[in-house]
Amino acid sequence: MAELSSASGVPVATIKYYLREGLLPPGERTSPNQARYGEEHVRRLKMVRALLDVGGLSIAGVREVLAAIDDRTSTHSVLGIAQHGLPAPKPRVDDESRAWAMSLIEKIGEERGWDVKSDDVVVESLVGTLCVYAELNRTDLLARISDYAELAEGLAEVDLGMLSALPTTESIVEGAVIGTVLGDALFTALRRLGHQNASARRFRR
Amino acid sequence: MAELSSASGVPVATIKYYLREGLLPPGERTSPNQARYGEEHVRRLKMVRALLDVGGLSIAGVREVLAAIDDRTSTHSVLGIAQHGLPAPKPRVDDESRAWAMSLIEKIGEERGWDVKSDDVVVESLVGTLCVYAELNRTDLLARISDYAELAEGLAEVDLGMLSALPTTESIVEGAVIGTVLGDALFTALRRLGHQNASARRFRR
DNA sequence: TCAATATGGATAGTGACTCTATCCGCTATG
DNA sequence: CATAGCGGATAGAGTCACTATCCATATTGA
Repeated sequence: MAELSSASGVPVATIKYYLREGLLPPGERTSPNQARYGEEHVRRLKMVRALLDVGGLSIAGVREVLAAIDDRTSTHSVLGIAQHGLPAPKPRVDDESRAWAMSLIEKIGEERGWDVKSDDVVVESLVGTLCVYAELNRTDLLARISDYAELAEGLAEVDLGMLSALPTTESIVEGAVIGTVLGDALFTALRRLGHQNASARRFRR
Repeated sequence: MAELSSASGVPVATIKYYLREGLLPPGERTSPNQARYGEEHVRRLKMVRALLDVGGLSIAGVREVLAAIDDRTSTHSVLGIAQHGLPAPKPRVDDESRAWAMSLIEKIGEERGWDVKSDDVVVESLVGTLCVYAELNRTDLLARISDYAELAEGLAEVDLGMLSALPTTESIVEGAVIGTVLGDALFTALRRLGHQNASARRFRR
């Protein structure tokens, strides 16, 4: 276990904690108080840290995501997996705002030819976010939401294209999770870089 | 204060807490133990909740962001403001990985004509994220990072375009913050919708 | 062989964070 | 003039992600 610890950079006590929490499968027993850990444990451990540190998931979230990876029954909806563990902000929303948000979302859906289900978790969080815009009286900032949707679609296409190029189901499932969680961090950072540059260009600073 | 509470939906005790933490300016005193709160307090309070709930910022982060809004000395770098409070994952990174990540970032920078400063916080977090990809041996998922960058640039242009259309400096600064924090949540949700749709289309589910 | 060290497992404790509850002296109001 | 509510201070609650200690057993080095 000390070996596993030094290979992954995670303290022994923390590894024990993850084992207790079921984030890490127990090692192969060699004797009543001895276990062997292999390469897949190191990998899993790194995965856990990535989800926690970069993805910002909670322990429970990581558990869900890993469970979803493990009992992958299908390749479809594989991109929905990572959403299980994602922190979903749920501001309370009155019916009027919700209706307004839904109509906006449906408009976007029509433009893009998307099939929007109103009971979806993603739609739910989208409604929440939109309502916060409304709450702050900054619906003016939603003026170009169509452009957002177009770019989001482009990004989704890139994501899917990359995944479908992967060889094994295993790598696809894992890639979907990593692509969702780390991909968010990655794209967000790139967006910030873009801001800096566009801002410099525009204001000729 | 009870009024402020019911207008914003935030418990009185919590408002007191925010006051203590400096997230909310004290009300205008009408007597030694009486204060009046106005519309701007309600607004500020909603802003605080938005940053906490949707943006996922910490109290300290919110304080920083609000402080940045308040002493807005310039309109330039206004989009960098919100980054102050954002949770920045900082995985430790060895020199080799860092060098690899930096070269990748610079390549992207050249393609897009971006001026990349290696000591920037954004670049820093980008390096961290890229190194996690490497750590997980999934650099294959970075195959289309150029496309990511292109889309990120497009998004940044949309953001900037929207901001520059705003009338007052005040609304621009606030819009930048909201656009960064809520905009992330918004775009992420749209990306997920795009995933669902693209996945359905592709796998004809 | 046998003492020193390490192991896995259980349990309890730590520190940070975000509230929340209670108390207090004062004051505006009916 | 009683009472209800105010702002302010302080302490407590609950969660979360670890971390430290203890223990009986097992491996290892001299």
